[in-house]
Amino acid sequence: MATYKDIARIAGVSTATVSHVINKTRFVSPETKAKVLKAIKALNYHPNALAKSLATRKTHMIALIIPSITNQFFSAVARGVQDEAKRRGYYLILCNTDEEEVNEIEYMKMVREKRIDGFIITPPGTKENANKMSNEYLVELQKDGFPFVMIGRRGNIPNVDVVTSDSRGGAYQAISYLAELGHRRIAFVGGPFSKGVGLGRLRGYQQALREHKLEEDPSLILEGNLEEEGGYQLTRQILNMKLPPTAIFAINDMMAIGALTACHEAGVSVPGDMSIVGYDDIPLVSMVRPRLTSVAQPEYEMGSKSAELLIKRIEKKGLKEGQIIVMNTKLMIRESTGRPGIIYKNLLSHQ
Amino acid sequence: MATYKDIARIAGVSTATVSHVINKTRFVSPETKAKVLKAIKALNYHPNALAKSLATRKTHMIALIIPSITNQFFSAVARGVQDEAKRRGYYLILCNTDEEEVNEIEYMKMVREKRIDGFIITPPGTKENANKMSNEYLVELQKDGFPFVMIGRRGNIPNVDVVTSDSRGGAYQAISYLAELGHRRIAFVGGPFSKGVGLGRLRGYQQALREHKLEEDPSLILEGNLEEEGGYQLTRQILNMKLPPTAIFAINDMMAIGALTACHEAGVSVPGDMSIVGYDDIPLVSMVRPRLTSVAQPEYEMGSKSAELLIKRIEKKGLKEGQIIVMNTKLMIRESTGRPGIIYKNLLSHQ
DNA sequence: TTGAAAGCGGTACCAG
DNA sequence: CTGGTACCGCTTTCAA
Repeated sequence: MATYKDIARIAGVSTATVSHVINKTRFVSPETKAKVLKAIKALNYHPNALAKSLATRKTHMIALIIPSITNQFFSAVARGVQDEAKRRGYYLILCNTDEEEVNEIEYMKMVREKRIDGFIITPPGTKENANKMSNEYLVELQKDGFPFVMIGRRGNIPNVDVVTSDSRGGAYQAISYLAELGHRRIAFVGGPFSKGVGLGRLRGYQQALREHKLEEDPSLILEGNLEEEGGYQLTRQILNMKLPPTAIFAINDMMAIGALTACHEAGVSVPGDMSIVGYDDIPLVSMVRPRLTSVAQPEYEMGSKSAELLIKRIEKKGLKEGQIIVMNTKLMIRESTGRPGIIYKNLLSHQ
Repeated sequence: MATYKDIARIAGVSTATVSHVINKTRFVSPETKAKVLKAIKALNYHPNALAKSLATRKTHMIALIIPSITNQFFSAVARGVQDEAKRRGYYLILCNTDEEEVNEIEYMKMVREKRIDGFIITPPGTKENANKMSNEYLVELQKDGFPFVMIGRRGNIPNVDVVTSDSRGGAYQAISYLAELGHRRIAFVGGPFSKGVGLGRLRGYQQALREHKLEEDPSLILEGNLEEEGGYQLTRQILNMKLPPTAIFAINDMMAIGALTACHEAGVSVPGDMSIVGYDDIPLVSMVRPRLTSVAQPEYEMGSKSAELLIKRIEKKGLKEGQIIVMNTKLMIRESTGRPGIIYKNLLSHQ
């Protein structure tokens, strides 16, 4: 591998000059420049970014730490981050934690040791009692002035940059829509509610019920695992109730799809007998039949926004401390929602 | 940021000693070791991997360059690579090219400049006339002895490490299965056939027809774009034929799903009127109804195998030149395939 | 058992 | 317009 020294020798100049022609950082006479370039070609020179970064204290890389690449929500975020990073001259390195907090911490350590300029993290935040350790590590990084921004939830970390979407508003929109269609009994199918996102959605649900003068029935608020399986199980439970709801609001699309499967199996037609609304609007929801109505978060924009924020912070482009950016959601109405009613008939015939 | 020098000063030792206690690379007396460790704590020291890599010429990172993270096939590969890399003490950095050849090349340059130890690349290889430039770059890297392995196709690069699956065999299995169910007319729904993977599948199709004494009808071999849309359009075409086939073999799952949609819309029941087989066995195929029969490639294993190969190459653990590893496929039989027959009746009633 | 010092491959200040 | 050279933070040989 050729180095500056080799080039300098071949071209008969100093390494300083080599550096300057490569980086165009000061004027070099056309003749010397030509000699240097010729030597570079001749030696098939390839810069060593490690050495450069060591000297400049910049890697021009940012990392995105996500729980799962398989999840289409996160991959959309990733695309947003990547595009914005590229636009601003940064490489993105993707770190997939597989929902493991240990990995999360390990990646944060790696990022710090490799002197990556900063990172974006979208914590899983769904497992009960999780993130304690990684929150602590984040706090430490923050204390040390290491740049990062969080997507989705801010944990209990004070004064941090966060990009999130209005989950309360999203749930509110969905429930209002169902209420306006005439639904009176709407189930909330979710997971552990202690955490940020889940809690926001629950609050939105409750607020919408209140504003539409609907009674909140605790037996309609269900917890399960956040995958397809959880939606499936909870929906079977729901369909066995004496007085089942006419609509299901699922806290994410995978659960909604599970709900759909359960209805299919039970011969309950959607949306004839049961309306279903999902959350996240992953591509999958338009591939199942009926296509699911779902609350869309602007994942791509959340990604690009957070990259923008991070890079501004890295480059110290005058940001006040701890920005919180809340993006709006949008209800994507498709085929899984309709007026209620038929279900009552159906139920009677079941009994 | 504290450095060895600081630690050495505080602990009253040399930087050499600091290095050796950190890396456990030579014996250090318990007392000095204790002093050093104490200083490390006191200074909240965090190693600088850049400096280390510069000195050791090792980054312990490998990269995976893929066309799309959104595609579940690639994300499965990525998981395999990641797990194996981790097992062997390497970090994985994921590079998403968004199917753009320019990005592919840019990432390869990046990988080289950052002195990443090696990379795995899964070329898109689907666009016609693509990969010329990036193939050239790969050849150059190979010439320079930069370690990499390819997944899926080897381009026209001689003597390179490749991990692939037996696409010919996979198609053969699928078509044989259909033939044994009694299908006589089976459509091949694919894309541009000039390239490795597509061609292999076509060959497998042809071989199976031959061995089952079925006539190859050129009008049943169709080309379209490789997304859902392509499968949809080609299937509409198929359903309008005077004598349509009773089964469709799609070159990938997205096309198969498009085919399914087209059948749904046309009131053609699957598998009653039409059998459909996909390829890749992405998770999505078990989420649509009917669940699709599909040829599974061992993506995860392909990922881990290629990581293993790459790392062995990096560490020069005696590998002969240019390994080619071909993994077996497996036909996953689900609900979209059945005996033919009903379609004839149906067709008659259409005419 | 430990230290001095010469790299690794660049950057950038200070001179000239 | 160009060069000399001290660093960036860590590794590693040689010597003591």
